[in-house]
Amino acid sequence: MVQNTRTKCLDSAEALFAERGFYGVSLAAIAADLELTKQALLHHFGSKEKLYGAVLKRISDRFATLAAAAQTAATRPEDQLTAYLLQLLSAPDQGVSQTRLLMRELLDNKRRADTAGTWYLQTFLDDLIDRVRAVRNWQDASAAEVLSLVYQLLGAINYFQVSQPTLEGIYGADGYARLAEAYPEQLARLIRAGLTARP
Amino acid sequence: MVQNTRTKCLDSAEALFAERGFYGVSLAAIAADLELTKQALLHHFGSKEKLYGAVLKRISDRFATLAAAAQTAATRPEDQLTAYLLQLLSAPDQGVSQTRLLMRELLDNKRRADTAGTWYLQTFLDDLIDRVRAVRNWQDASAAEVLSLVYQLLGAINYFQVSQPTLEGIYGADGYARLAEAYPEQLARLIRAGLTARP
DNA sequence: TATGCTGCTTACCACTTGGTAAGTTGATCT
DNA sequence: AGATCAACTTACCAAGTGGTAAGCAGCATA
Repeated sequence: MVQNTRTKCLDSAEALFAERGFYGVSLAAIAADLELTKQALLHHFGSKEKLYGAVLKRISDRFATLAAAAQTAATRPEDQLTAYLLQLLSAPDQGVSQTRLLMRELLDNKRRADTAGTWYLQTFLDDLIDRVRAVRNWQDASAAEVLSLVYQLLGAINYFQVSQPTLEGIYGADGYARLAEAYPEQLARLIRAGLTARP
Repeated sequence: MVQNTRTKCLDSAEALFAERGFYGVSLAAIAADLELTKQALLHHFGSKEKLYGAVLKRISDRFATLAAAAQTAATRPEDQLTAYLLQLLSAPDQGVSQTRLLMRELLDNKRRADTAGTWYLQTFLDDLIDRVRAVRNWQDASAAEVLSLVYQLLGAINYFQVSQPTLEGIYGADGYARLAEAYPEQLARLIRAGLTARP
């Protein structure tokens, strides 16, 4: 298969899985989006599970390169961390839809625990832990304490990203726009406050 | 229908929807869990959507009573808020499974935006906003700033709750246990830090 | 010209899905 | 004793599910 076609398949699948979830999307629906037959998809990926796995794999790779690239920003480790997290929030690439898919995976992988869970999160978390540890007064905090902080900040980012439609529903499009504008600054404040409060 | 049977139906449905999502659970699966036929479920609730709606409604009510009951705790507003959020984290009732379901709803309600979104979150958020506003140096913060903080804290709580299986997969059962033990204290620190950092 | 490969398609298949229609059973009311 | 009603059940159904089998067009190699 030409790489281009494969990429198109993954794009469609990623978008649809993110929006409707694994069980909410049929192979036929993805194929229709691609203007192909579902058997073409099966021909390329073997099964629905494997297609989903390929989507997840690609996201995982994306995270890896993102983490590798994000070392050059600022000098002070706390500024580096803040910049990195804000970049995660403002989502340069597929961003939101990617976050939605990963949140779904987080909810579903109880059953598919064998494959996915560790995949992207493990290395990603480890990297973030290192960045927190690089901050002076966190150097000798316990593993659980550091991970707690990391997880709190990730939660603050991902939960907000994932809530966009709901928040727009509640506060209206412009209400959400104001919130989205205020959020990064507020997040930076929380990061600073969280890092300063020594464990 | 005896109230008891209805409750049992809602219990089963809630647990299964939380674990596998709306599209991941069939009426037959819920019925099997209840040792009934799926037609019994349809008889009681009319359709799968309505059953799901009833589950959501019950959760919404649960939140309402929880919020109403949580005024008596401490004297200082920041302590009240902290106690309330920690209670949310440690989840006395169905807790985690409930959070999972709501997280799923957050992801799905783009399409069912008409009904759900506003339901539980609207009043719940409004209540939390009031509690933050009760803290001295947040009284004249903008709506977006207050909501940002509220959402960050909710994210820190819910994202962690939802991640339990994944975290256990990565760090092992006892690794997760240590984390879960450290988390509330660390969350309290973050709340204090977040509230102290004035906008 | 034959061979084999990639990238599809049409034709099926067994199974599951949510939902309808028409009972059946047992308790309560009159 | 008869009627009514809620709480179910069995019997279906059309539509969709993921997946298999087989074939076909086009292109490259031998």
